[in-house]
Amino acid sequence: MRRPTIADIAERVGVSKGAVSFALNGRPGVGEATRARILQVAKEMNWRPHSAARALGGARAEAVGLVIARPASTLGVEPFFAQLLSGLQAGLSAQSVALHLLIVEDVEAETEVYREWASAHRVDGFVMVDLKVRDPRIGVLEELGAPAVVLGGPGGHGNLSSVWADDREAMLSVVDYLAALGHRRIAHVAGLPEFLHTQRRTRALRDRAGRLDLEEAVSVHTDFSDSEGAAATRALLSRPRRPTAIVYDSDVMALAGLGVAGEMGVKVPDELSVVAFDDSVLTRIAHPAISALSRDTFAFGKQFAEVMLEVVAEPGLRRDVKTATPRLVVRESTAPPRAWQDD
Amino acid sequence: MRRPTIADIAERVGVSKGAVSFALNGRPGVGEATRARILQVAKEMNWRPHSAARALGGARAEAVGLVIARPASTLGVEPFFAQLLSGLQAGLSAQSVALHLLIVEDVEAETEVYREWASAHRVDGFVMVDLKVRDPRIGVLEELGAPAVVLGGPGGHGNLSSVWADDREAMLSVVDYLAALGHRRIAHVAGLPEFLHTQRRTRALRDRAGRLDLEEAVSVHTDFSDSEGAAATRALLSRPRRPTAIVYDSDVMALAGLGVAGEMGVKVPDELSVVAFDDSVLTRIAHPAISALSRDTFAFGKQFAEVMLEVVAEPGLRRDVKTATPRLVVRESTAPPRAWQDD
DNA sequence: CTTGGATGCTAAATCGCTTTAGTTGCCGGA
DNA sequence: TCCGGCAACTAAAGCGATTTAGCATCCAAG
Repeated sequence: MRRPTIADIAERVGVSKGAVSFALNGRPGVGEATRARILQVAKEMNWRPHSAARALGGARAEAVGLVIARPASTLGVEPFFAQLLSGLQAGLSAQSVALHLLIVEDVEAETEVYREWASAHRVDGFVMVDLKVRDPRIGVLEELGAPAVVLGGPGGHGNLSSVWADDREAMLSVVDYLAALGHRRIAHVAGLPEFLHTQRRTRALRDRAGRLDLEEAVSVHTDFSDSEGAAATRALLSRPRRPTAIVYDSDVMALAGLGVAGEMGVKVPDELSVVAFDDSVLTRIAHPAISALSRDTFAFGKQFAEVMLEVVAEPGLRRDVKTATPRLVVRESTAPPRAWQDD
Repeated sequence: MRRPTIADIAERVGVSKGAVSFALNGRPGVGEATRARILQVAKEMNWRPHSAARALGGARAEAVGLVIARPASTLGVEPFFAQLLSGLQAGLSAQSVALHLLIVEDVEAETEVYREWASAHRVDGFVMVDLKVRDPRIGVLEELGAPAVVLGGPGGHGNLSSVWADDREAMLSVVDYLAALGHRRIAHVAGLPEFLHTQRRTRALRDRAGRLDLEEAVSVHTDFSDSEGAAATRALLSRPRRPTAIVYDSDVMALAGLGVAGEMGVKVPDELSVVAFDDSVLTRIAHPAISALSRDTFAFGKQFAEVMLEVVAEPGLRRDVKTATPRLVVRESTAPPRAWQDD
């Protein structure tokens, strides 16, 4: 037996398709008695709307799109991302909005998918992550006119809405903390230089280091992987005058760095202090536990979802939401440098 | 300027819509010259297919559905799930198939979503996780006739395809290992009793314990959360004759159990051996590192995706794929029980 | 010189639903 | 009594593609 359509219902009840459509969508145009009868028959026949047919008419897709240009494996590896995703889902599913997810090779493919999904009205809006410096996706999303919310900012997201945390402020607090402990050679194992948040953090470190007149404050770039995090750590610790503190742009890299320090016989926190951007179970159970910039990532995702839903509900709305600045949670991986100058 | 449709292209080229459709889909019915002209104009006009319109005609949705009846937070907390999801994505995105994801309250809502998505042809197939004993979703998916692949088995998945690992075999290997170390009181902090894999593991433990004539082999049930895992551990360790080894049904719970043991002054592995089902970075960096049943979850997800794509490509196909049995990786959390009988 | 079958194309139906423009019938007010 | 207006409903036109039936045209075989 074929899927019932409104035509079937109409025939059975003895009214027109239009009447059935009105009744099923709770809009005026049918009498109460007829409406009740239609609803009952629809239920009996086990009718369900055909979203494609609706979409053709321009209705909501009840889904938002998330396209990610990263190796798939990072999704499972990065607690931050996993947490974010679950928060996002939590917020969206409260309104029964699905997440349409696709992983692609690069940013070009990503924008192409934006065009496809937008023009096919497959999703009601887009979630954009990994905001880059002069990000080409911004222009595309603006041009498409589809509701979109950018993770990252402030700035760099054109006319699109965005949700962000203050990376600069967070980095400053870490540098101040380390400087107060007596550190004067601080290194920063950063992410990809094209990421806006990497740039903001790098700048913040440099600015504050200048003001505090620190001896050294380098940022080295990685691809966020644990292997590059480890390699960067190895290189930093092999320097003749090695840093006494390293700030990592993710918990995964901090953990890798901790491992390298152990291998090289560099004691944490006595000879090296370690701080991680992004907090998670990883930093908590590491040994020693890693001091980290912490925020409620799940809540962050949820908040993001709420902004997304608002923007979808009211196209043209532009929101620019600053969320709580990550707060430094001090654990066992940070301490005053052992030797005051040389090691 | 409106989105161009094939009608626009047809008009511009001076042919019929049908010809345009043929040309764009690479099927016979148009001459080479015309085809080339049409493709060129389509490109110029920046045309893209409207998936909703295609879907109305019964075409592929290029997406598979995943509906999860769990609290959203577990997605971010369980490394297994995160890894699985990323593997799944990796496999699907290789064919540009998106994942349509929704979290719901309970299994009833889940089946309702199956009905909606299936009848609206929103997705080409379903991924079903968390297989339960006498799972009501199986019947629904069979009835809907939509391609579906079940994570879990063997058995319990009706006529649907499935991908699974041998939980029984895995549990047996753990029990054998612990017994060989000299353990005679083994506890099992299990998951929800309605999960099929929980049942299989529980049975395996009981069976082998009987054959090995162990003194004790209890399974206690939890909801997989770290808090219930901790509570269960506390209860087990408070018994007058407490177990000398505990097998946890997840890495998250094992980690929680490790914490409880520490609090209670029970030394691991001297006074208590700990084994985790599911391996991840958590078990590796825990202190002591936790012996765990390990498998490549990312690869598992990828394999799952491949089966899914096969089943979608050839409806009616039924695949029942057994993947590699998780192998016990011995780390620091297991050792012979310190005192031979009492502690 | 005719016939048959490709080939290249068009016109129109179809998918399931929404929406607009009518149409009918009834009621109340002048 | 007649008209205006409203409520209830119908018919039909899209929405953007696919697909089928059919129509010329042309070429080759008989």
